[in-house]
Amino acid sequence: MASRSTRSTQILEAAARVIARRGVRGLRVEELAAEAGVSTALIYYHFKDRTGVLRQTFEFINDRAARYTAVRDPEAPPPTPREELEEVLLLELQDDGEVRENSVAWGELRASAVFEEALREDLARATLVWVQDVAALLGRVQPLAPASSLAAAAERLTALLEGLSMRWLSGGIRADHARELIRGAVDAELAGLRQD
Amino acid sequence: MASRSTRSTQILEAAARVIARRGVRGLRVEELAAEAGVSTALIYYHFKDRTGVLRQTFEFINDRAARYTAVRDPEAPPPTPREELEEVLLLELQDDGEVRENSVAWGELRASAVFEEALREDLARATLVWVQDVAALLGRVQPLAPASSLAAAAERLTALLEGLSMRWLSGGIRADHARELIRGAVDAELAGLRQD
DNA sequence: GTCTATATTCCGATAGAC
DNA sequence: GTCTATCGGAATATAGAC
Repeated sequence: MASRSTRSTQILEAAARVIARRGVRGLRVEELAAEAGVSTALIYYHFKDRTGVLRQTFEFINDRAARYTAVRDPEAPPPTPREELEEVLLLELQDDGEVRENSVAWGELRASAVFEEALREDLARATLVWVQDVAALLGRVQPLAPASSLAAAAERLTALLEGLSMRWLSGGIRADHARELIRGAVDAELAGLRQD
Repeated sequence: MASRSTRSTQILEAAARVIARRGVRGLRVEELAAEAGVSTALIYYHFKDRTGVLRQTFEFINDRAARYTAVRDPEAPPPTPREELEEVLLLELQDDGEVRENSVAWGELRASAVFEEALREDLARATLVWVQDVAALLGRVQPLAPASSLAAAAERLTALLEGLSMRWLSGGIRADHARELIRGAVDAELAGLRQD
């Protein structure tokens, strides 16, 4: 079921590209219209206002990101927990267009939430789910580790990923270097869990 | 040599407060003028334009942050390298007014650099200095560790700190929890360096 | 150096035709 | 559903007096 390319989704795809280029707070409705190849009026017809565009774009991006995780070759042997863990963490540090767009949008959401209360609840919920996923994967690699240690390690790994992602997106380091650092952190955290 | 409170520095202090409240992209010259208790025209007199204000505010904040690190009771015994290391890392996660302002500004700088080439060079330089400082401290705790391992650990610790700082500032976690997680990461990294 | 206007630009949003 | 044209407000920036 490939998502039909309706006008609305065309605009949302364009919005993701513009946000990746200019940031949430740099998104101009006029530029979005140009990127999508439509008039500004049409944007206000499909979305109530600029805020509506942003809200729906984040939804759109979230859905898209959720789909990536599912992509797997059914022929290949099932991944080990350890592989799954690294996969989940390394997936976001890819120079691929859509993945990068998602990472930029996530960073923008995080940065905007510092100043906008309204964004915090959604962000907190999404973060919690993510941290719990990672904690569960860690638990499958180190089943004897106490839950509190797993939770702390998951918080650190995901926060580290966000920090490295920002450095990557802001031009401080390359994606492959960031991935290498993540792998090192996974090693270190698993070593720590082995001792608990 | 306490920095005299010139008009310019008054405005820069006000700018730091406004940025902490509204973000870089939410800073309005008019609001800044009100906060500083001057007219908008005066701001354009002292700083060429809005961008000039932002550039100088980041410089100002950097200088201010550099001063914190130096604050130490001359009576107390000198800190161990390990203590110094934790101090440097934990310093930024404080609910204190100016420290918080600095953290917010740093996060904004990082986030803005994703979209503005012009900011990247300064940011990269400041980050490099910081990472090297931390690597040097790690080296004093684990003198036998190879330089490349020290560098990687320093990159991870500082990136983790940035990630946790954003979570703290965006309301996801409390400062003391963030500090706890940092301490755990320091433990883990030092354990890793011990084996190299 | 500092202020009180005011000019200028930019951008979100709408009216109304097709 | 989509466009052209335009309005109105907000924010940056400047002119000119003191």
